[in-house]
Amino acid sequence: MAPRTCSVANALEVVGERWSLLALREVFFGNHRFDQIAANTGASRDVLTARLKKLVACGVLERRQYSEHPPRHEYVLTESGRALNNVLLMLKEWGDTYVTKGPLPLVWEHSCGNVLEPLVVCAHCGREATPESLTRAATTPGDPISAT
Amino acid sequence: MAPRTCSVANALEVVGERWSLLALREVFFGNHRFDQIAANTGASRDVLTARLKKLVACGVLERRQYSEHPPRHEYVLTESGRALNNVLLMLKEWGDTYVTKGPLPLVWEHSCGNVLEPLVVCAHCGREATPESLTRAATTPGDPISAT
DNA sequence: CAGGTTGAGTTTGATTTCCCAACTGACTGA
DNA sequence: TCAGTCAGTTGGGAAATCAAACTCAACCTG
Repeated sequence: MAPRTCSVANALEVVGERWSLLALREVFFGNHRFDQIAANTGASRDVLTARLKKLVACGVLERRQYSEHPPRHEYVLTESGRALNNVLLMLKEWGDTYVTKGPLPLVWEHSCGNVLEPLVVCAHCGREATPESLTRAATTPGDPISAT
Repeated sequence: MAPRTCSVANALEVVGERWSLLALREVFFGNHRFDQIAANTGASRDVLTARLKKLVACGVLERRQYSEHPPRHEYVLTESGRALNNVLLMLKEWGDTYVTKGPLPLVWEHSCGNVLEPLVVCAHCGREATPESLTRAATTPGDPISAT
C-alpha cells in the first residue's frame, strides 16, 4: 500500500528534517548568517550546510551575496519562507502550552498591544477551526480518509 | 554557545522526528491502529513502534486497550495531541500553497459551509498575526533574539 | 608583514538511525 | 487444520548524524 498523498507529507518533505525549521526560526529572528544559525540552533555545520542548500533549492530561502571581497552570503526568506511563520507560530504555541516548563523563553506582542495568543480561524467566517468543525469537502474517490 | 532555548525547539523534540506528525495525522483521520498508521504513512514498523512509544510517553497519544483476547491496543489523541491540529492545519496549508503540485489531495470544509482557508489571528483583536505585526514582549536579559 | 580572526563552509571517522524483510505469538474465522 | 489479522520484534546492511579538525580567502592589528 502506497502511503497517503497529502500536503502535510509534502510540506514535511521540504521542512520536516531535523534543523530545517530551527534554521528558519533563526532567519525569522534576523540571523541571516551561517555561523549565527549554527550557533543558535546547535546544528552541526555539515548538516546545516545540507539543510540550507535544500531550503534554497526548494525556494524557501534565498542565498544572497552581501560582500564581494571576500565573497560572503546571507540567507533571506522568500515569500514561501515567510509563509512558514504560521507553522512556527503554532509550533511555538503548542510547545509553550504542552512542553516548555517554567517561564516562556519568548513572548510575542501583537501590533494591537496585547500578548499574542495565536488562533487558527476560518478566513470566511472568522470562527475557530477546530477538528470537530471540519469535514472533508473533496477527495478523489478511492482515497477515503480512513483507507487502510 | 548553547543553542537558543525556545518552545519551537521543545515542540520539535517531541513531534519533530520523521513520521511523528504523519502518525498523528492518521490518528486525526480516525485511524487508530498500528497497521493502518504504518500503511498510510509509509513508516517502517520498527520506527513507528518507537515513535508511538515516544508520543505516548510525552502525553500526545494514549495507548488504549480495545480487546482483551487477543490483547489489542489503539492510539487516541490526548488533549495535547488534539491541540496539534493547528500545527497540522498550517503545515497542510503551506504544503497546499507552496509544495503540492496539481489538485489538492484533501480539502477541508469548515462548519460555516465554506472551504477552509486557515488564518492565524491574534485572539485579542482578531487581526492576522504576520511576522511584521509581532514584537518581542519579554525575554530574559542577555538572550536577545539576534544573539549569536 | 607576521600572526590572529572571521566567515562559510569541507572533510573525517565514529556513532546513531533508518529501512526493509522476515519472524513471532496470540488469536479468529472457514 | 489452515490461512489471515494484528501488533509488534529482530537482524543486517545502508544512510544520516555528530563533533572536531581542517581549509581557504580575506581582513585587522601593531
